[in-house]
Amino acid sequence: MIEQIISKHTADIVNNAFCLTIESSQIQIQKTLKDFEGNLTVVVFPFVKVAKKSPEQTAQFIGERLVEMCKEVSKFNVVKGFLNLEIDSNYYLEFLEKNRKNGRFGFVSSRDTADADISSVPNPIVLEYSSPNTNKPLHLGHIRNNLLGWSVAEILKANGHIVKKVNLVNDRGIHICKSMLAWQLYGNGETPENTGIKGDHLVGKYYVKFDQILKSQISEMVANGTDKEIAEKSAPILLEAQEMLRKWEAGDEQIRSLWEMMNSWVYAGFDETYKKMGVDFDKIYYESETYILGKEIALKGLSDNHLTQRDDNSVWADLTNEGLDEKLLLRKDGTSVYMTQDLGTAKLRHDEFNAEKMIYVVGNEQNYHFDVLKVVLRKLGYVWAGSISHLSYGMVELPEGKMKSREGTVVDADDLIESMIETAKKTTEELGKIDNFESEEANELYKAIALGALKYFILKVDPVKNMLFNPNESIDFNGNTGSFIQYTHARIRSLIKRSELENLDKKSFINISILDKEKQILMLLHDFPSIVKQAGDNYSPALIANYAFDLAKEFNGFYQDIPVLKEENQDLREFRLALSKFTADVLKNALGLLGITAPERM
RNA sequence: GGUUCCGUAGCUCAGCUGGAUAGAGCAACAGCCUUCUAAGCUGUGGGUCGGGCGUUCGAAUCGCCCCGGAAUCACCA
Repeated sequence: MIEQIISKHTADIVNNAFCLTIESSQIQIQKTLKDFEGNLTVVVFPFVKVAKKSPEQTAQFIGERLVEMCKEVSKFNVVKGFLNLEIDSNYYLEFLEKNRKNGRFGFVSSRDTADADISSVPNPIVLEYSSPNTNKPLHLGHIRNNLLGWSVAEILKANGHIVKKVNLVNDRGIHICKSMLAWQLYGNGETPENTGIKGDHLVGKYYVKFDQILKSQISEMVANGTDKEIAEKSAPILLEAQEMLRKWEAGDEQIRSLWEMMNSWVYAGFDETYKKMGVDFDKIYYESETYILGKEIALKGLSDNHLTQRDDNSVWADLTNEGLDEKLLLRKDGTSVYMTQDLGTAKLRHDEFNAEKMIYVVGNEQNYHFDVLKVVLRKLGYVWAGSISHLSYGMVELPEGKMKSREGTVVDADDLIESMIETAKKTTEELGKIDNFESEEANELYKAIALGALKYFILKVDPVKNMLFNPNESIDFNGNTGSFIQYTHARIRSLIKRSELENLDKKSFINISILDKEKQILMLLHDFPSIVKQAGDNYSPALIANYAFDLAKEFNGFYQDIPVLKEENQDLREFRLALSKFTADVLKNALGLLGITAPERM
């Protein structure tokens, strides 16, 4: 990497001249701002004091020596304490030579496990995402979760990790009983088959129905003089749902088979949505199978004196020394709570995969939960507690505020995807560029464009931030969008195809003089591996997304006016085609990390 | 009330391990379709980086204090 070469030389120069012991990693190097001449800039302010010279003189001094010592630096200029270096074109040309045939540029090469020592194979990273409830269909918030989870998994893989994607389905509890009960009472035997309604939507319909009935019962009770709070707790339909949950836990056969049937509808629906979004899992856990876990952990913690028991027999973790509150782990009747289950599933997962790291993609409303989870695990003596990280993401908000399922302001995932595809189709047809496509191919394209726009829209935003979605303004296909990057990629592919030079890769371009703008594109390409690394370290697909847009924009803006195919200098023409091809490959790789397909034509 | 997160152009967002004149897209305005593909390109206008104080040669970026907004503080999951 050019930055490392320069910082090493700079450190040598400075250390020799001023008797210092600066590490090369401490040298500040940045890209030169567009308005100045040069490609990279060394910030010399930090040495000014010891140099006992002005910033300009110090920079001049270092610059002169860098040009001498370092063949990659061809020229320099000084502005205040900024030493602007011009990097020799040959460096970038060589970089292009070396990498243009590497279809997986930016990705850590897959490990050769055949001859590798077994102990050198890394333990997997277990990444949990999605984790839906089975009582209603997925909405826009779930989309953010799913896309983030899937993309982060891809980014980690690109960085050489083995990743296991897991999903913990919340298939039991009062919420699904509500749907079951409402269906039992008002369903008239409706099924996905006889209604044509997608399974998760059908079950969701009865969840809404339950809520309506509950509300009307409550207001009726209040009208008859019952206190509102009491009514909310004792409405008949609610009591019935709670009774249903008790029966479920007791293993009542009828309830269990109803539960299985309705859950199976939901799973079929979810699978369809997952497939459409392009996400998948290596393993699915069901809470009905894991909700008992964790109890032994709590009991062991109690006997090891890490936990305390109160007079009513409930078991608590005292976290006040860690700045947190006390946390209940076992109720007085010995049953476990959410936290207890999560302790259990964490241990299960850690043991099962021998995980190096466990990442949970869960909304930021559970930040506190995960703080507690880690602290409790550490308190109980599990050294791997530190390997847990919570990939917390902000809510998707609507202009009116939070999405509320009860108020019907949720943006349904399936509806949104469908309408995106519809718009993509309409827009594409209007542009009329693909009239020669087979209908199958065209449909694939509409999907790729629609999903590309949606995924980019979601992923380009920093995960920690809440983001806004305005349903009235449909997601754009122009500007800073996935479609623009897809478009740029397709344009380049078409250019290459037109040139019929796909396989001309042996040529060396040394000694071609390249334009400054082309050098900027090369610098961006050059940065891709470190962007992938950074995105992995920060669990942030947003870094990749914004990078891909910058690259696409840079390329598109420049080559718009440069007739690549008409270039008369054959060497230059081939260089530009090679650069274009490399750019297309990197765009495709970047899009791939976001789960966005890069069509060859559009 | 305690804790955590967020606040950058009219709108949606980048930039944050301190560096030069804070950037994109949308929206507005003015141009550009014999070229690889106008889902595009070029240009113009638009900012007390929520406010204040501090650290520093230098602060959108770090620290403290305010002001706004969100989440959370359940024997719900």
